[in-house]
Amino acid sequence: MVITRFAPSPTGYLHIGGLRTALFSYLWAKKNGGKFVLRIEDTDKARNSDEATQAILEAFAWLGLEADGEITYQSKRSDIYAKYIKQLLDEGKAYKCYMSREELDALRETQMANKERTKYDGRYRDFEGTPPEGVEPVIRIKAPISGEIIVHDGVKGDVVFQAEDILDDFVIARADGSPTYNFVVAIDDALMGINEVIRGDDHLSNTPKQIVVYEALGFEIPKFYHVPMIHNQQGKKLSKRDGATDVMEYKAMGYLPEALLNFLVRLGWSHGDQEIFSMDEMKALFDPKDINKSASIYNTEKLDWLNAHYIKNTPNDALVELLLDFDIVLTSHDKKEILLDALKERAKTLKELATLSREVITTPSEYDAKAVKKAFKGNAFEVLENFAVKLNEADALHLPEEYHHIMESVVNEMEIGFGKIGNPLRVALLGKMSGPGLDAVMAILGKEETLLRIENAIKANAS
RNA sequence: GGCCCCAUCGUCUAGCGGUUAGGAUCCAUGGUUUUCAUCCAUGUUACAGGAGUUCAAUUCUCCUUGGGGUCACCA
Repeated sequence: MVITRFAPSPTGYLHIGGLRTALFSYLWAKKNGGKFVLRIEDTDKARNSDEATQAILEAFAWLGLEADGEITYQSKRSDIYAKYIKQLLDEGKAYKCYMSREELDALRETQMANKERTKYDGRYRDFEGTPPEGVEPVIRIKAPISGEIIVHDGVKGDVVFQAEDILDDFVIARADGSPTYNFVVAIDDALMGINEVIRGDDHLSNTPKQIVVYEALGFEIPKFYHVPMIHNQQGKKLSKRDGATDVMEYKAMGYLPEALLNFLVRLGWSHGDQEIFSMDEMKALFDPKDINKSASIYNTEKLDWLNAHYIKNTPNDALVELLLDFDIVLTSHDKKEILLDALKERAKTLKELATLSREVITTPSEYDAKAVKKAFKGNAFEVLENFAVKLNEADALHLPEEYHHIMESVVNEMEIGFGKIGNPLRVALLGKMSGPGLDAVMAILGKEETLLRIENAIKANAS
């Protein structure tokens, strides 16, 4: 069974890049009928917070990504790590290093001055004497000093590292006894049965270290997929400084989960020419072998397009619910179907949809000067008044077509073009030159409100 | 700097030795529309450079250049 994982450290909100690897992991597990588990890497007490964990969970919930089973917290697994540290010590695969920080810094400086690569020199690797006083030792693992470490990567292919180039006896437990990242990651992944690791390729150079741990402990090495980074417009790794990297910000901006997910799945991954993927399609079609090798630049133009697409295809009753977050309450509006049908084609975000709705529902308090100049010329007021008279005489009106017929009769009787009534009427009703179809607008407003707005407009602009 | 990764339209990408290098987005133009938007149609724009291998390279190899990542008692 395929078991994948997402293992964030709770230092802040869920990042758009993290979400993408989480999505890939989730999809790959689901496609294989496997499991997708969540592990919180909260070993750095200083930087972690519960709020961050909650934020990640909140984002997952919004997007409909659900982790299988219990959430694992590294902070609760100290005993396990301690056990393996002891095991490695007992087996002679790890050792205590009494080098002080000052000594280590000095060593690094010399190496840098000599333009050598900075690495621990292994001075305590086979130390048998009496340890120096007053130094709490760290524990280092005995890493291979020569030979190759090959990462069989599902995205990059086989990546070969020379042990002498990149490895030294790295620290697996700090002076205070707490284990370090590369050590616990390998243990947790192994113990949790993770056999397919999909993560950012910034971890690729960590992987040899983790392989050292796997091998020292006799664990089976998982399949790795290192997915390329998402870059900002400057071509650098996307970071918090680039703005709008918090997943929940997208909710606030009025993006739909399915749009964001669809956008993200297509960043660095593709399936032929297909652009639109439902969650079910993603689950059926996703395969990490189709992940690109190169980084992609974060650019939201396509996200807007996708979001517009999904808004158009969202049922009105669902939109009514979603608009509640944007202070638009249409729940009991009798013309909400007409309203949303007319507006959802023109909104790129829910926020825009809310604004558009507000512009229709609210009686205009002012009129765009340019629109007034353009629309209220010639006999425009006469046209509007003729229209108002006919509208007033009409029986109960409901459908857009019924309003359209009245417009038509005015146009015919006065022998004018449709623009002669359309433009002034639009400005009268909406206060500006653009907007949804007038038939629909009037049907939404109803006869009384329509008449009121026409009257207001004439009063305000006929001088 | 050492090590590692990467390189097709502005952007997201298809391509897996022989294609007029395809799609999407963006942009422009036209059509539809009483307006705007939607929608439809059309158009502009790409294989980083240089050597090989081959009858044939965007595709395979090497080099150069460019970009990125990573080098902690952080994760």
